[in-house]
Amino acid sequence: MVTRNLSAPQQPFGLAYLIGRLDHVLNTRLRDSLAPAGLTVPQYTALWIFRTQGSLSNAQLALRTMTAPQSANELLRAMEAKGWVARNADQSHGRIIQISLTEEGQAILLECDHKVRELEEVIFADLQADQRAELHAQLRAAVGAVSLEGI
Amino acid sequence: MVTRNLSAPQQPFGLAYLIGRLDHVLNTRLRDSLAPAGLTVPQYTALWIFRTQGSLSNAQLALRTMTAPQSANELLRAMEAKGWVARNADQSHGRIIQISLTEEGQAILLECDHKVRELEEVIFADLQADQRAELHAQLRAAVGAVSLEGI
DNA sequence: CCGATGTCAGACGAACTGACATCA
DNA sequence: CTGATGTCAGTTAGTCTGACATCG
Repeated sequence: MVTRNLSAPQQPFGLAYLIGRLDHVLNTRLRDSLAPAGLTVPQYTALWIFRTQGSLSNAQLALRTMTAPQSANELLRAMEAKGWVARNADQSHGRIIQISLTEEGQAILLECDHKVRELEEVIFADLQADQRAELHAQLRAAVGAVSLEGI
Repeated sequence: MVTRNLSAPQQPFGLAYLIGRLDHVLNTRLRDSLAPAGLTVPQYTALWIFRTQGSLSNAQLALRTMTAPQSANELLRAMEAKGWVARNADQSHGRIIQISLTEEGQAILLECDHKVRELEEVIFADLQADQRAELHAQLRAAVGAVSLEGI
């Protein structure tokens, strides 16, 4: 059962360091990958959230992305100008504005998914499928430990 | 042997998304943790590198942190002013300036290690020691896949 | 002359806080 | 009145590119 060597019990130092380093590389590469399509990394992230969550208000998006509502709003202004998202007044509340992907938004998101997928293949080339699944689960657990449920 | 369920073979989508999300939370918490000590997250990272690498030139630090030499230099100016690092001319080269931790730098780094350690305990509370070691190894592999050796 | 290094200066993307109006 | 929401404005921290001098 014990397949791991015994020399790594008190060595998980620098997990935060590794996460930061990996994110930095990831962001740089993603920026280069997404630039030709005309979107930024925060924009891609927001589009990603809209696809999985459906319709959201600006305040809800800010909560999901863990940013200030003003920051989320600035992101939306640019994406609305590009025609990727549309604002529609909420029926049951006169102030809330529901935002959702347009067909153009879905199309460009699908297009970028391919590029991101390719990048992930490069970065996690050394990991087997089950290792990736495990990494995925561990990251989800870590994110869940510090933020609200439902990532 | 098969201890995992079979429903996660083609699901490792969004690894980049999770890394980005986790780094965002980590950065926010770290900033709050380190602020009382008077240093920023990039500064802590640089100090961390100097401890593991010993003495480095500004150009070498820029390579390690994967930033422009100008960015690294700006970081160093602030830390030199605080007395955490010292610049010493290289004996074998008149232009290169070797930078290393001062005793104050080592002290404040040790002090912050404790805070970072506490934060990691919160974020990775759901993971056992061997799971953390595995996560550590996987992250190292991922970083190594896209940057130079020797993290 | 050329390449690597160090450093000053300005510019930029992406986040922040403050302020204010609107709606239930 | 209070609280939540949307949005305009100014600001900040962190990084970048441009420019230039120095050293081998």
